[in-house]
Amino acid sequence: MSTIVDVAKRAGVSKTTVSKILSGKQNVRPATLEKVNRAMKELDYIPSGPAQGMRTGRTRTIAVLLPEQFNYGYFEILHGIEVTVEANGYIMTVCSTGIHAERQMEYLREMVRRQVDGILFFSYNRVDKNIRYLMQINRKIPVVVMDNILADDEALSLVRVDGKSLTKKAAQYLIDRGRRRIGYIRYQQRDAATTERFEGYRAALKANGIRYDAKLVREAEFESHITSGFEHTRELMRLPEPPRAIMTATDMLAIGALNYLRDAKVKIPEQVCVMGFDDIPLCKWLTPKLSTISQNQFDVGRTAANLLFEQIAHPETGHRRIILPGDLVIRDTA
Amino acid sequence: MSTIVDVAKRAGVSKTTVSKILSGKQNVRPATLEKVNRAMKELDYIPSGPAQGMRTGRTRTIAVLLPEQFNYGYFEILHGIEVTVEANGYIMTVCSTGIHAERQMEYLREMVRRQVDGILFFSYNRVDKNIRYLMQINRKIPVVVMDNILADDEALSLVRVDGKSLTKKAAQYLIDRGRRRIGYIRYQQRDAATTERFEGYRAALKANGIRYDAKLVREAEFESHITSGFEHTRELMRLPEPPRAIMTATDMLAIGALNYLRDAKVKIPEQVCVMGFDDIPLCKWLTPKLSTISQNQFDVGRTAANLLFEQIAHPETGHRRIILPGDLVIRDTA
DNA sequence: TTGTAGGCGTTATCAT
DNA sequence: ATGATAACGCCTACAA
Repeated sequence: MSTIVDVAKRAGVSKTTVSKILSGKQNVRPATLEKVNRAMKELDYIPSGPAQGMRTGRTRTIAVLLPEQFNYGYFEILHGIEVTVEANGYIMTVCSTGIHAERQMEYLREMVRRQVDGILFFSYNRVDKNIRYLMQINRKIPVVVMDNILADDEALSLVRVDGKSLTKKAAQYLIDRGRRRIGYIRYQQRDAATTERFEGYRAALKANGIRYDAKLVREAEFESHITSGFEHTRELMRLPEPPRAIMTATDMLAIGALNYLRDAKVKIPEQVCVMGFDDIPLCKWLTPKLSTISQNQFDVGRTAANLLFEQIAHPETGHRRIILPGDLVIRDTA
Repeated sequence: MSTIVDVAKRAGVSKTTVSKILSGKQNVRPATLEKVNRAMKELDYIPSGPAQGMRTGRTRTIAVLLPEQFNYGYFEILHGIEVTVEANGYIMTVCSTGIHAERQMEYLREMVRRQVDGILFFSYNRVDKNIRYLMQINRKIPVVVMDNILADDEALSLVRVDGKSLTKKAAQYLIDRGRRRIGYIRYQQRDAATTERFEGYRAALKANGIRYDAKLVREAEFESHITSGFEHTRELMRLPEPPRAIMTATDMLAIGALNYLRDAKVKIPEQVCVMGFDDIPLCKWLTPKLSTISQNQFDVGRTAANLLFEQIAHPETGHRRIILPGDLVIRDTA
């Protein structure tokens, strides 16, 4: 590999001049520019990223930390992020921290080591220690948290949807249509975002004077969304008095529910309504088409990434919180 | 941020000693080790990745280049890659080159600039110039190509499935069940992998003495897989003599086909069989469950990543080609 | 407009 | 077992 010195020699100038041209030519004679460009081309010169990074402190890289390994639930978010990252001429690293606090911390440190210019932190669970570490990092490297719950005095940028009021709205919709016995499938892991959704469910019951029945609430595992949704729906339907509607914390769980109900020849929505959450693009291609709560994940990703780049460009402006709107999308299952 | 010098000062040793400890302690007195470790902890010292990268030439990063933006079709592959990357203590950058030759080239150069330790190149289309550039890069940085066609003398590692013979096998299956009029939905873009699949379709027809009918072949767009599958199925079914089976180049197209047939109240598989390609995890959760050609994408990703790490560890061993097995998965649509 | 010189934080060579 | 010193490739005052 040739270096900036090789180029300089070949062009018959100093490395300073070459460097200037590299970082947006200013005050360079056209003739010099031409000479240097030719030399670069001839040597097929490519600057060294690490060397530039070391010198400038910037790497034109952002880190995206995901709560679990790639699955259908993330693609829209990633897509939104990717589009924005590319538009800004950046590159992104993607990795899954899992839900273990220790691993999250490790990856965070790794990203500091790599001197990424910004971090998009996406996690289901809220670990106080890690939030504190994020705040510490944030003094040097902009951080945007996605889909999590932060206290008002935690000075971090945040993008999320209002899962509670959206879920409440959806439950109200079902209740208005006469379904007072509503099952709910959430996750074992008491993560911030889906716990909030669950609270919306409870709030709706309360507002309508419906007694909360713990038997109607099931807890699925993260590792096998669809299968888990399938199995917990089976348990719900085997209840002496099965629910007339099933709400789930995510669309993935609802896909499992739909599959069980189909196999069990349950009529949807006549016998049982199903209501997902997320509105992943697949919903409208399922049979029957899934009614769900839309949170426009593409927008979540894009908004978070935009916010991050804003902070990279203007670190002096403080953190911001953005609550994205969402809506009910009624299709064939409710 | 504290540097290695700060640590050395605080521990009362030279930076050489600290550096030694950083890179796997060898010949260090326990007392010294202890002192240095304490100093590191107290200063919350994190080494500078760019500085290490500049010095060593290695970045513990691999680049994954994807042919298009994130969608359902990739997540299994990415998952397979991710698991392997993590097991090797690496980080990966992910980006979508699109199908434009120029952009592929740009990203490739960007990865050279960043001095990644390896490149996983995934692309539908075969651009001779870019393949040549990959071979040039490969002299310095290991490259593994995924799902593409390479000439025998192109010295690059490759992982793919045998799309031609698998598709031929699937078509034979349909023909054996009396379906001689078979539609095929491929892509406009004449990319290597799906063109090969199409050839399998033609080979099966030929082997069975069935005349090739161009009207039964449709060309979809990359940008809207499902929608495209929907629309082209409609066109096929509007033919004076519609097909009795529809094969598609990918499962995503088949999902669209399924949706059109459902809306049009066509009985599957009695009236029309549908056969996808890929076996994305979703297939078994669709209604009806999609019959398809399995290529175990998780394995493709994992195998490619493993091969890459092998080459990173032993650059002297030459390139390798791995053709992964696949199989017919008969479910409800054929 | 261009060149000189120093330093970014680390590893590696060679002494001690 | 530890330390002094010289790179690595680039950017950036400052000087010319």
